Amino acid sequence: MEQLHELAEVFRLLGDPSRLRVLIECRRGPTPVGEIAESTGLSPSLVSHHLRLLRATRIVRAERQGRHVLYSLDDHHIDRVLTDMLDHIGEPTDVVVSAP
Amino acid sequence: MEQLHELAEVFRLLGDPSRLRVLIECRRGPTPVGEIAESTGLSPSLVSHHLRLLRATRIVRAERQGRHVLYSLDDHHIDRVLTDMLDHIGEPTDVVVSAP
DNA sequence: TTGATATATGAACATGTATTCATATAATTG
DNA sequence: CAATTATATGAATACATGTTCATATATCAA
Repeated sequence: MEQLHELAEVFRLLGDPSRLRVLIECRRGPTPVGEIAESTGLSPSLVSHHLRLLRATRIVRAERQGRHVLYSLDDHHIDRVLTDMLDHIGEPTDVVVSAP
Repeated sequence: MEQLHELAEVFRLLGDPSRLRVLIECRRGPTPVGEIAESTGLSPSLVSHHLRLLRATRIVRAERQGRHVLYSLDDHHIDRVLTDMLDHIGEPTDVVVSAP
């Protein structure tokens, strides 16, 4: 996949509230699917579907531990992207006098 | 809008190849719609539609200059998010032996 | 093995959205 | 003013995608 489309694909996956909730849970460290489902209020099935997509794009990684499969953020870039974007959103709106 | 949904909305807008092309052009500095359309190969109409969305979420900003309207990235966070995500994609895949 | 728990997957549906086309607004020039 | 250039907008459509439900696989315990 070309870089542009890969980039779009990753951002697209971040662009869904449910998936973001899942991701934010993964941020705490390796977390089993069931726990993610509970704390987000999403069905285990849906969480699993989302994790599959997130994993396919290497946004999260998985490790099995007994019956559980633990998911966590793939690397620090993902964490930084989330942080930066939250900062951006948190910024006060820059008011432009007489915008076009 | 709650923070989570706002975050999702911004990422969703970044998750389209055409819009990313538009954004990458904006990265070079204030650029008129027509020029973005030319260098991306997208129709001026489509570029305008995309810019409207990007502007509504404060991903880009606009300034009129005569007949032209120049668009540029809203702030450095956006630029950093793009850079970080490109870094993430560029990373070699971390091979896990016996993944679940 | 059987039963129970945890996760994954496929199909189906309902909703969302990128794109095009036609048309409208804005600003400049003659 | 009219004509031209630049951008914006609304409607229509073709396609993508999030969610649910039913079912499958996997791991462990008894």
